[in-house]
Amino acid sequence: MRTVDASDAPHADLNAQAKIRNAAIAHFASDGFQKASLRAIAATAGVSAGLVVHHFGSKEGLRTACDEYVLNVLIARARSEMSPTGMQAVVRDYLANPVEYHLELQYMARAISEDSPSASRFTDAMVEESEAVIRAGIADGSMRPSSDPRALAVLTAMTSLAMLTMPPSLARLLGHDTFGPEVMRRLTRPSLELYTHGLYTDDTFLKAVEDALPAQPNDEDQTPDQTTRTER
Amino acid sequence: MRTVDASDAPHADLNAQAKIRNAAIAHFASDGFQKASLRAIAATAGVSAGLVVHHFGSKEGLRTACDEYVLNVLIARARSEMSPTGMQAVVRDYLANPVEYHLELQYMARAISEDSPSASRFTDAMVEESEAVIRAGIADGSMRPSSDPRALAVLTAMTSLAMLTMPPSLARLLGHDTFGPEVMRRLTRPSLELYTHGLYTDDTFLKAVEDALPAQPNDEDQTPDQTTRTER
DNA sequence: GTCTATATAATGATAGAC
DNA sequence: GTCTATCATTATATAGAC
Repeated sequence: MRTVDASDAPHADLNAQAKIRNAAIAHFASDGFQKASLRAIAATAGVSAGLVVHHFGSKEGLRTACDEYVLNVLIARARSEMSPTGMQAVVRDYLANPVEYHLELQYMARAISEDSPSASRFTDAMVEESEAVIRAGIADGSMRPSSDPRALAVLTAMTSLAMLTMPPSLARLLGHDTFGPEVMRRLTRPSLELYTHGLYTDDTFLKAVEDALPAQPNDEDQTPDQTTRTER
Repeated sequence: MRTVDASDAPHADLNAQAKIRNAAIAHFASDGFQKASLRAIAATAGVSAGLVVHHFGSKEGLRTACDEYVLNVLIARARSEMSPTGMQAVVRDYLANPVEYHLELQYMARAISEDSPSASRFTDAMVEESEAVIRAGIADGSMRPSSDPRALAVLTAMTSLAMLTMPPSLARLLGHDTFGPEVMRRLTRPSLELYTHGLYTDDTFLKAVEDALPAQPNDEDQTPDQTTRTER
């Protein structure tokens, strides 16, 4: 059962180390860390199983290397063109170049749901960017004031990432066979509608929750511990 | 490394089959299907590894039994008190009884991201309910009209479920050590604010996307295949 | 650098005693 | 129904030849 033979064609003239890394990213992304075996990765890379260990020390070492690599790729792209709301950043750029992005995002989604160590650096960066964008948007009036900008940033950034954790379900629920740009496109408009108009026509639900959770002041900038907006 | 010893105390007077099932649910939920071993599950249940196989035939059989059980529990509860927007259903009820719900939702989130067969029945049910609620809300004027109610239902229902896939990240990002009611509570208000007011103050982004994706009519009830609103 | 061969451990599953 | 003992398979990782 080979599931990872698409888009690992760029086998051209890479050295073994890079071929192994790319193969590993594909396998980890589609099978998860546990299920992916060194043998299968080596086979995809066209090398022996022993060579994988020789280069990366252990399976865990290989994972670390992949984490690092994907992290750098994604952060670099995210930094270059940053549009509002993590959501937007991901979705919009994904719609522009669906193929290149797909594998890395799939990998990172898997890493996050497995709580892999360096995945947290990625979510940190995403949320940090989102928070900055949200605060800026609020300041310049393009976004509505929020009772808790930090939590809003976490909410928007993480939901968009979380969606990438369940592509097969999303595809099937929308009547497609496989997940891809089509499905993303179908979800984009409702998402944007939600973000510009909301869902409810009045604020009864919001009021109800505000009454039920009175103990939380939640004024601007009351983020508790070291919820610091660090270096940028 | 035992990570599943909390809340599997209800070992009281259950028969072995039930003890094994409960232990398996805990392990599958926190470790994933692959990583969870029959031996570890048996140990948590306080029985031998052989007995697990004797009762459930195989590890896959055990997974199926767990899927079925959790599915029934969750569907039953969701049916009883259905509030608007999958999101609301989950979040609100979760805030009411955080402990009982936690394990089952965690399990189901894992099942969905692993695309386990019976998880699709759960997502189908969730989305179906959401779509019905949304269409009803639109009809009675409590919710805004949508260009694609089905996609909106998928979006809202699945994002709320997807969030459950990454509790550790959510907790850390909000400055907590562990995920729990505190974190959920912190996310509730921004989420409700988003759902009642939206995020943007004007519709430039929405217009931009609508111009970029002109090929999609997306009028009411244009759901393509068998996107049927089945029995309820 | 890359391979083959092998050591070692853990897993899912079977067989049979009680 | 429940256990112990064991098998067969597969996994990661090592050792050493080329």
